[in-house]
Amino acid sequence: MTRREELAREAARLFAEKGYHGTSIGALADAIGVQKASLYAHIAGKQDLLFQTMRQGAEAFHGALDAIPEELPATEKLRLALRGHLRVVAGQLELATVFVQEWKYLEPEPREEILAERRRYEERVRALFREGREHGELRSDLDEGTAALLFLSAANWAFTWLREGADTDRLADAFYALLVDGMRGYSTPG
Amino acid sequence: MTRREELAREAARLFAEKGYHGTSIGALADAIGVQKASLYAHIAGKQDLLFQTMRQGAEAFHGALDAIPEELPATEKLRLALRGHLRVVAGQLELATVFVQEWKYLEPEPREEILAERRRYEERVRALFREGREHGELRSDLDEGTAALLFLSAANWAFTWLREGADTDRLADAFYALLVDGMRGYSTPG
DNA sequence: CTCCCAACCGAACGATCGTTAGGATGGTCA
DNA sequence: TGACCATCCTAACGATCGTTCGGTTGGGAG
Repeated sequence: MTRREELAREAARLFAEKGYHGTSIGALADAIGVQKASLYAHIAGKQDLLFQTMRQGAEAFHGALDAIPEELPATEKLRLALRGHLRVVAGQLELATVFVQEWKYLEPEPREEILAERRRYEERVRALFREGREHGELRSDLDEGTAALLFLSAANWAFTWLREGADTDRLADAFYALLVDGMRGYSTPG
Repeated sequence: MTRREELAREAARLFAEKGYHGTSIGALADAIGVQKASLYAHIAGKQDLLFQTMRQGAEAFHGALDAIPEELPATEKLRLALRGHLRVVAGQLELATVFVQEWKYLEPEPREEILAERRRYEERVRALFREGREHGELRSDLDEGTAALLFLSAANWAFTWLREGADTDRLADAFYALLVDGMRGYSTPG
């Protein structure tokens, strides 16, 4: 692991634990055993460090969606999307935590870039629900906005309770089953 | 509105917008048109100000659950719980935002108190799902932990998208319907 | 051997932080 | 009238912040 990678990892860890404003450059330097002035050989500044972290996060989540085969049924793609999302959260918990929580501390310009990636991600999920409805896999009166919001709520809240080592695929499938089949007693006879 | 209330309101607004560490006592003083030293006639310190805000939040959410009639069916109580939660979020958005996001910046002792209130809230929701399953309103194989987690994900994530003036009752009912009936095409004959 | 350059250092910069001290003001109530 | 008390003030405190500066070090390339 290069110094730069160690720096990025430690920054994500501290940002996740203490928040952006609660993390000082000095504390970050201490964490990797270096004087704080030395960090500026690797980074442009504290803001840029946050921005780079956010970019990593955006890439991780979009990458998970990219890995889903296009030819599958929409509902199956949704199940895999949930699996992929939770896998990113569990596998890169600190990165995911920063991505979800700290974007608001970006300066206006980089914030707009990151928010655009977030919106694109949400739209990709919404498109899957639309596809599922149009192909008859999901109920015809389904509002894809509400459905996507529920899906994304579960996904985006995961960083608060998911822990490394959990069986994320099983958890994702359990969530998926609740979403599509519901909780009502008579909704599934078996 | 007394000075103290104005202070509490403005503190919640700033904590929600800039975060606890991103909000300075000076900025808070500016917001209410006073020198920062003057604030110490009303508060014990910045930490205590955050703590008081969190207490308000906890009270608001528990109060919403308290208002639900005990004798209703569990599923109906769940529907009203979601309504109540979203109503608090929409009606006191800044308070809800701080409650959900800033608890980690509390000192260990007050944090434990607030976290206990959070856990109690989650347990109250979980109990409703358990009751619904045991009374046969919800499927017998329902895992109340997973169900409550999904419910609370939707509830706790609402502060990111809910805005004042929205028809929160309708939104809550839409969420509730998705949760209990599911999204699958054949799950409700129509 | 020399040059270069990434990496790191100690020291200092101006700014801002939360908080305290000590005093002024003005209304309330005995 | 006079004591009090909540409210606000100016000024200052020590601490910490992100960042810059100039200089040192050490290994790889010519």
